[in-house]
Amino acid sequence: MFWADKIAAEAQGAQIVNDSKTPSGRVHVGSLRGVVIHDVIYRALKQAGKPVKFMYGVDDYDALDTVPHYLDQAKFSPYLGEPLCNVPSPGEGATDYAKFFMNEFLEVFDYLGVKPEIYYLRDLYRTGQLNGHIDRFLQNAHSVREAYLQVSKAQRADNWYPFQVICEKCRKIATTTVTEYNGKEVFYTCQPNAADWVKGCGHSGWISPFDGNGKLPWKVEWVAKWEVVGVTIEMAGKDHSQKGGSRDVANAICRKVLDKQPPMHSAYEFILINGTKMSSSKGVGASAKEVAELLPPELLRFLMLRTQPRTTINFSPNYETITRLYRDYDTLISKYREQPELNEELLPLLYAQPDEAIKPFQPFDFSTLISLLQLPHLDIYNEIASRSPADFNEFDRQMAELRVKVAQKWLDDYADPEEKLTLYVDSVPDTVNQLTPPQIQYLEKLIGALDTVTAWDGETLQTTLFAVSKDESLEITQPIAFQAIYRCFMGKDKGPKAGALLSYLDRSMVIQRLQDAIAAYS
RNA sequence: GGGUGAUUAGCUCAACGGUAGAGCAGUUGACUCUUAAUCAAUUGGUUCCGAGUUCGAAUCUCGGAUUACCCA
Repeated sequence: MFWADKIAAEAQGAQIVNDSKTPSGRVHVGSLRGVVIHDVIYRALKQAGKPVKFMYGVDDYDALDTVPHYLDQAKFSPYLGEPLCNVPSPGEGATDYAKFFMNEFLEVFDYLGVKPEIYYLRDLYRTGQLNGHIDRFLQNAHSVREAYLQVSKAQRADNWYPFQVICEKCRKIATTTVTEYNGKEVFYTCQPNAADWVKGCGHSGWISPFDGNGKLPWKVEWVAKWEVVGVTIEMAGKDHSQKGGSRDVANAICRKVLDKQPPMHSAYEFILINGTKMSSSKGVGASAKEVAELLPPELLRFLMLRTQPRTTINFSPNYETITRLYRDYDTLISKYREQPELNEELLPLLYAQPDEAIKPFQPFDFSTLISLLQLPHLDIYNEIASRSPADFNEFDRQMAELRVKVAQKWLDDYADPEEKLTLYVDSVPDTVNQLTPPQIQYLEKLIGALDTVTAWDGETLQTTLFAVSKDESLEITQPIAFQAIYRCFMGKDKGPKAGALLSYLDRSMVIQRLQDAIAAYS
């Protein structure tokens, strides 16, 4: 059974799927895995006919703890330690820092067809929705301390309270500690030596902990959020899911203080971006936005959901990975097109759709497009038309054209030189040394045929190549014959349509090259 | 130093106590134009290693290895 359907099958009663994110900067493609996983669980529950909601929390009361390298350090470092929603926006179109980066993230949501109900922690705090829980955790600070100690072996002082006030003087939230609570107000101190990355101002005083004056520490806040939102299912990345890790602590607090079972949980692995080919050297990176610009939404979703959450996804935007992704997708879409009935095997395809329904089409092979796009002077759309079956319809054509864009972008921004087609125009490639005696004979025959061929165009040349390979005096198979051509002109054993390739070169040059190759052999 | 997950065919992954599968790659064959693309057939696995539980283990338990991550 598909992993998400297993989760859906086990769920009893109404479900609320929740995920959250601290909008501290640009979003890496790895964060999308959690988004897609939660969305797929949500859809699987819907598919199973169970009542379900999908919520997404923005943890914008968290402190700014580092200034990302792509922002002005001098401008933003004074805000270190302040809640993200109180830091100014680094760009146009947003009221604050948290909204700015969250908006970027939401664009990706939109692109992927992920439609959770978004809520902001600042609203939960400021409207007082968390007041009850704040009081409860402050009253039960001793239990919270015990949970920290037992689960993560973190020792807290006896007068430590699970709350952080926004300092009235310096506006920082990361620097304050609470040491007393009288049921209405807390006593806090803004610690000058709070952390090595931020200093408090030293102010202290009594203040109400309610209505947005401060926040619960993250692990405690998590529990409060579950309660207020009513969360029943929430996965977490492997980093948070360790034994004694943050999720473990939150679970313990939930049981100990609230005496309730925490939501269903399981860990998911990361997405690794292989190699150093991306990012710095070529100016392309692995931000969610950049990957989204390369892959269409259904493929991006497909990439993240076809592998079980526990397995690491190794994504590299190289030829092999990307063509395999398309091929696997095409296998499913073709099956669905032949028989448009959902079965177990096709559920990943359904969940990969940014929309609710699958629109079947005849896929045009992606690796073929990559190869065609590298042939100069070729009208790609004519080529698609001539290579398509008779019942290739308008929608099929549109989908193929979208793929042309992806293939072109891949070639421009991601393809390695060895993954690209290179014509050896000025020099003879080393691969001529690998030519075999039958191939040499083939090339010798070919010189004669090319010398007399009447028209120098792709079709004629292709026919000639075939005709010569069929010469009865030669002991050669077609693939081996073509291999000889590629070895002479491309430095490879395989290549695209050889006739078209040669037609872009001068006849004299082609013949000269063949002679050179033969000469190199003898 | 302590902990958690992962490890299955060359590659990417399924199977989750009941005969280890798929796609791709590979191999073989076919094809005078689909030649990085087609069709057909086919090779390939002590399920990381070692013990244990069981009638039966890829699957459960305990060691060890490798690897990723978390904590110190």
